[in-house]
Amino acid sequence: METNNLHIYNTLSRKKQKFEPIKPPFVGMYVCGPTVYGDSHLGHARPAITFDLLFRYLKYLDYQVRYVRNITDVGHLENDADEGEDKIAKKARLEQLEPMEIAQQYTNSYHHNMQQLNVLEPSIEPHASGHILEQIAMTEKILEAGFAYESNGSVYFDVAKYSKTNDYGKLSGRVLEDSIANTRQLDGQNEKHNNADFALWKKAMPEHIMRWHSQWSEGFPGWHIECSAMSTKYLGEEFDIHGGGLDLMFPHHECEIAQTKAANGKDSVKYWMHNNMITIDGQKMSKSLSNFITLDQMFTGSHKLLDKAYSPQVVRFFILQAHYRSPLDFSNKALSAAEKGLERLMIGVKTLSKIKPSETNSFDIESFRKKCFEAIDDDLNTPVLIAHLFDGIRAINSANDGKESFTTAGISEMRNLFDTFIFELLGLKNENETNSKLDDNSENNLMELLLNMRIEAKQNKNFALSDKIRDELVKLGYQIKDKKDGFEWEKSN
RNA sequence: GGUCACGUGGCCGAGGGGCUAGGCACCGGUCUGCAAAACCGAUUACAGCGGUUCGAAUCCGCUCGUGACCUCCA
Repeated sequence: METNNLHIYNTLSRKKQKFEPIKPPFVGMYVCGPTVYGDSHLGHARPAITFDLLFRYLKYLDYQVRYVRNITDVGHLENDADEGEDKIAKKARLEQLEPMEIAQQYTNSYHHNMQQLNVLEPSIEPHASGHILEQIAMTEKILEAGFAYESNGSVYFDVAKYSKTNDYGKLSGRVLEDSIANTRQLDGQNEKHNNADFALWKKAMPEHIMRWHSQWSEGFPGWHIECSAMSTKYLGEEFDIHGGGLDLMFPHHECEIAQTKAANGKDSVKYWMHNNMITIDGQKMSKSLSNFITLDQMFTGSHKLLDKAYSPQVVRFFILQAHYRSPLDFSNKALSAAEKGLERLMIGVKTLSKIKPSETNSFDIESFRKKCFEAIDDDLNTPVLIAHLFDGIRAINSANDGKESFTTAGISEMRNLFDTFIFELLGLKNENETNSKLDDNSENNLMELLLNMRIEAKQNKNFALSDKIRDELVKLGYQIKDKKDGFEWEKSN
């Protein structure tokens, strides 16, 4: 086992801090999952992959990790004229389907997309709709503690009162007075004591389909309480890591902090982590701007901004080539650069098994190993990690050309490091290999046959024929590499 | 308007006071019948203007530009 030297950037302190679990060897981790009222898009892929990487690394470090990622299927407020209406309910009426049917449909497609991206399943994936009781119970606790009030069947969190004894805004760096001055007119604003107050329980309007019974009204839980209720239920009153997109920092996470503290009497989260956004032409990709590319569109190329399809692994690699706290701008150029880079990486890994062992190692494997761990330990710096991996690939390619050398032990060490970093931690997989498994043998035999014929043609100086065989195979998606003592071929996408 | 980020070579992206990633593209070379692949090499940077410093892409200030949050969002 590797000694834990992981440092992560904590939004609370605005600093990188050494990661030390509250109760080792256990680690509790909560990440805000998707709202399932639409297809998952590129933006959903980023937190999923970022925290998948963290999950994988923590497990690699031998922690017993419980990773909770919720499904929001209760819906949030609209921002258009349909004020107060539940988003899922709205779509349901339009399509004449049950709200839960829609939630289920999009949950399924989210799961499918995550699987394609090789994102591991979380330990627990709680649904907000399945935890209404817990949310009501937490709201009661907050009422009892005196940090909330009932108003016309709804319950609101009393931000002003809370902030007298607590630091409301400590996560986002926001000043309460500004929030009060700048809050938009939301439905039910006149029921609030204060503009900055937010709902814990909302009385349902007549058009509302999704509703549950409570002592206050027929209604639905407020838009932040689910995460507080479910994280407390599954990870306890104190846990290690809470993650999510940067756009959730305020108000969502700020409200979560306030609610949980009001209910439980203490701060619950030790490390807050936020991934940055994916932009498209420099602008945030989001539902409300309608400039998002769904993952299905990505994988099939069916979007007007896409020159071609990009495979799930290319998307994963593209995301990992930027640091999770930096914005990442989408473009075809960047995607196809990632595609080629990934191919180079994967072919390099294969080349490792072709190297002829030498007496000595000309490449400093130990320092390579160290640099890789330093990169991932430094707040999951995957771009630097990947840069180091490419240095390793270059050494391997050079060795294959006879310009570097590896011993038998050195080769297996390199293989271990690649297995660990590329496949186990970065979670990449070689798509070409898995695709061709089915017809592996016959395909192999055919290729051998054709390429041997090509060698014969070359020996007979029949270059017209040999070039024809090569060119036709290239058209069919194979890459032919001539070697001194024969040939190699790859299936390209 | 308020708050907070950011501006790096043709493109993407790290780094973060002197050592100056990596990928993709382009150019030259080796190899090849020719290619491809691989390897070697070259070129192109830190928005602008000031300041601090022996030294600034890196710190500070200002200007310009871009973005995020303040309202559902990953």
